Amino acid sequence: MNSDPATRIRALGARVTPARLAVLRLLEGADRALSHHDVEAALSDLDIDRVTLYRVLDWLVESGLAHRVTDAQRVFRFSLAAPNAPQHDQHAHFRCEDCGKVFCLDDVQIAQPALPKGFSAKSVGLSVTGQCAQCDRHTAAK
Amino acid sequence: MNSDPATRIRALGARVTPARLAVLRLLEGADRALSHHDVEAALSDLDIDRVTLYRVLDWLVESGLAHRVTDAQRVFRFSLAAPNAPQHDQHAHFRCEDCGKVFCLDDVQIAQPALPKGFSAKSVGLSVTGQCAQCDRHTAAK
DNA sequence: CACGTTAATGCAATCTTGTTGCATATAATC
DNA sequence: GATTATATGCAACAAGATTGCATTAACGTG
Ligand SMILES: [Mn+2]
Ligand SMILES: [Mn+2]
Ligand SMILES: [Zn+2]
Ligand SMILES: [Zn+2]
Repeated sequence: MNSDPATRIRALGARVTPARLAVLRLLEGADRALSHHDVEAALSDLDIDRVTLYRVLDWLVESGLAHRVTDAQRVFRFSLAAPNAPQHDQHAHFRCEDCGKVFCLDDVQIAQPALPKGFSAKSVGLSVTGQCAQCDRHTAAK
Repeated sequence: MNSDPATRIRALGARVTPARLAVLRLLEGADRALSHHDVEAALSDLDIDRVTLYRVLDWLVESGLAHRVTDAQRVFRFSLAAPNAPQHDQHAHFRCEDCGKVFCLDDVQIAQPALPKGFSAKSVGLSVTGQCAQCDRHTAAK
């Protein structure tokens, strides 16, 4: 499990293409959730079409390799679904208000909240905003 | 505090206009968070321009009378910031996967999660998805 | 109640993010 | 290397939201 990108792609019955390999490798090396824009910029030298990137990202989510987050700016962000992580439907994210970066908080446990009568929960997500470590250092070192 | 709409608008140093009054009253009577589309539909007889509604909603958020939520469909939704509610920076929402409605869970307490070193939290939001009471009744009564 | 000032509005154009249709290219299988 | 279904590229589209600018109207003042 968690073998090299090509093997993981093939294991899903999908074709190993440069776009899929590149995106998968990029997400593997990322320390945060990347937007389509981030991916496009990072892989600009490969000249992959905008739409192809959208489709690769969608495919990653559908196949369970990645998960999608919506931030307050209505932008989708993607990050690799850690195979060891709990359910994807119990996920916490941190959004830095200074740099806009979104980080996955994989080890934060979320408590099931009490809901009004008749309501039933299927997933619970926690989204924290504030300042990330890098931006904290910048403002401190002024 | 929490006086009539016109007074509350004036208290902010803003002009009392039909659009602001209508939107504020609409949000006051709403049992859920409304999208721009919802507002436009509800106030269609007033013939308020689309852009004016956007600006009124923005103004409500900026002035602290309302708050904005982004749902998984990347649509902004707005609901009145309950004056009695705790901090605005601790807010929970429920999104029904059947009907798409978004409800504020004003009385859910959110625990501050532990963050990585260097990170500091300013707000914490909880977003729950599932089935709302109304849709639950529909499926049960089949 | 007129008047003047300035905030608010209406309208058209624009932007951003993401999606769809269809012809072409290419990964995988033989 | 030929075959075939999948993936890609390109152009067009779509929805939500924003911007620029001329016009309107809220409201303080007289
Ligand atoms: Mn995540
Ligand atoms: Mn709310
Ligand atoms: Zn930051
Ligand atoms: Zn529902």
